[in-house]
Amino acid sequence: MYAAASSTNLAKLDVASLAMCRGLAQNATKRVVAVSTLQRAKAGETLFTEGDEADGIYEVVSGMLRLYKLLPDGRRQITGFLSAGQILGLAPRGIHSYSAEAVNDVSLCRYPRVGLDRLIDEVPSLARRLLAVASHELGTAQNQMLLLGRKAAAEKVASFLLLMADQQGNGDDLAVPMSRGDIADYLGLTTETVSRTFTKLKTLGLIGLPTPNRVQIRDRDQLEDFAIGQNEAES
Amino acid sequence: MYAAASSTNLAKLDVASLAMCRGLAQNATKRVVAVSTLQRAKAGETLFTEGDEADGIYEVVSGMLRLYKLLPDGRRQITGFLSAGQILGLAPRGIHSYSAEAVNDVSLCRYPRVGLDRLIDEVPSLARRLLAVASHELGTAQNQMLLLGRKAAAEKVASFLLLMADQQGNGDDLAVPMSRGDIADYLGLTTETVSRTFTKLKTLGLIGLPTPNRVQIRDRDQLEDFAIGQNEAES
DNA sequence: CGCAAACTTGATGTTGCTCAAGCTAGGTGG
DNA sequence: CCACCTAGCTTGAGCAACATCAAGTTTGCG
Repeated sequence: MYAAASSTNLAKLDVASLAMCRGLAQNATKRVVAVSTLQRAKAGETLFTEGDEADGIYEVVSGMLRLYKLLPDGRRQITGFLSAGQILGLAPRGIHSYSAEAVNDVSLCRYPRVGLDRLIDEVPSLARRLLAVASHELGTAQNQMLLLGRKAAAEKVASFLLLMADQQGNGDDLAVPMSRGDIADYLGLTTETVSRTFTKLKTLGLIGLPTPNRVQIRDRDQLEDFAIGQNEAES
Repeated sequence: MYAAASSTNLAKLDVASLAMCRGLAQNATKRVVAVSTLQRAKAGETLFTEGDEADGIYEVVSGMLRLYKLLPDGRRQITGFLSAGQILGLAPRGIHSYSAEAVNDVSLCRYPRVGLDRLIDEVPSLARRLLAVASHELGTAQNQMLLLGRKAAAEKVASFLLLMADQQGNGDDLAVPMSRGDIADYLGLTTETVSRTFTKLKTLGLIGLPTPNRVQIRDRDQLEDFAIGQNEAES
């Protein structure tokens, strides 16, 4: 059931690029890297499951993860899609409060709890860094609550596309590696509604859909208006 | 527009009870208390608004706060109701990402950023404590996303009541100081739906409503089943 | 080229929203 | 002390948005 993830050291990885170490002194970076290991997971594999013991935190190096929670009857809420540079696994009481799966092939950097705990006490800037990460995630979560609780379907999908575009930073051409069902479970919709809304945004000329897994943002301004309910013309 | 909050030192407050200092050594507690001030806000007053500079963090000492975000057209999502012992104001980039208002009369403990930043570097256990707070809030936020995205109205209301009961710890008799409109904006519903659902839960015998602002939990087990969609009998 | 999974599109259904009208309780002033 | 008045709560009727159910269609992989 779990990822038979391979684990190696980080000899080859450009440690300067690790998000975990952003803002840390070179000396601190070295110590953080020393406790870390590289890990891989194939598309669809589970990294950990809600309720598992959290024995460390992870940073996505490449690929994309989905984090989610389930209700007993199988309803799923995806709480985030994580790509390179994002950190996961900060868990209160040492128990994961969500599950993590690979959307596509993923490589990760793992920071075991034991090593990290000691480092936090010895390297205050690392504690500061982790606090910044957690605060940022908290802000993201609040935005998502606003989306889930108060936005209409079209506003949700528009917001999602802009979020993905921001995350990728590749201008207005973006990869959508996850399925329509994943997107639906992220936005509190159904597969069908997501699909219909994509079609509608395409028909309105706001986006292009060269393939189902690729989206071009054609009118970012109007899409941004759409995302916050400021679309003047209803259609 | 803002709270004309009074500010005094903490001479009279039982510092041992501050959530901020839980798990800290006596020496560390003293240093934290030294930088803190007591502050009050009357019902309805605004503590800070989304976009304001975050010049410190707060701990609720008594009363209840609501945190919320707005869309340009006025739609509101309440992201949390905070009561005694809860901490708010951890903000990335020093800007509040939500607004905070007093539901009823509130007293708070304020920890100015300047003093706190230095303490974090000098007291590793404080950094650890703040990280735990942030992680816990993150878990709460993920539960709320599951609620907002995937639960039906009755499940949302049942979850809300159990959450309030947990927060208050007063057994099965709980105060509901916020309005139906506040509850609606917390659960992604309307005032009318919240009201109807309260009535329905009362009719089913799961709760009692002696007054609109007081709820008795009459059948906690069934309410818990309801909250996660395991209510065998639909009615 | 064939097959299965994912996506799209259509028809119908249901939940919760909107609009509208009473009801209740708490606070105020006569 | 009581009547009023207002804000908040409740209840009802109709409706709209999104879900559900059901075919088709496309895509990507073997």
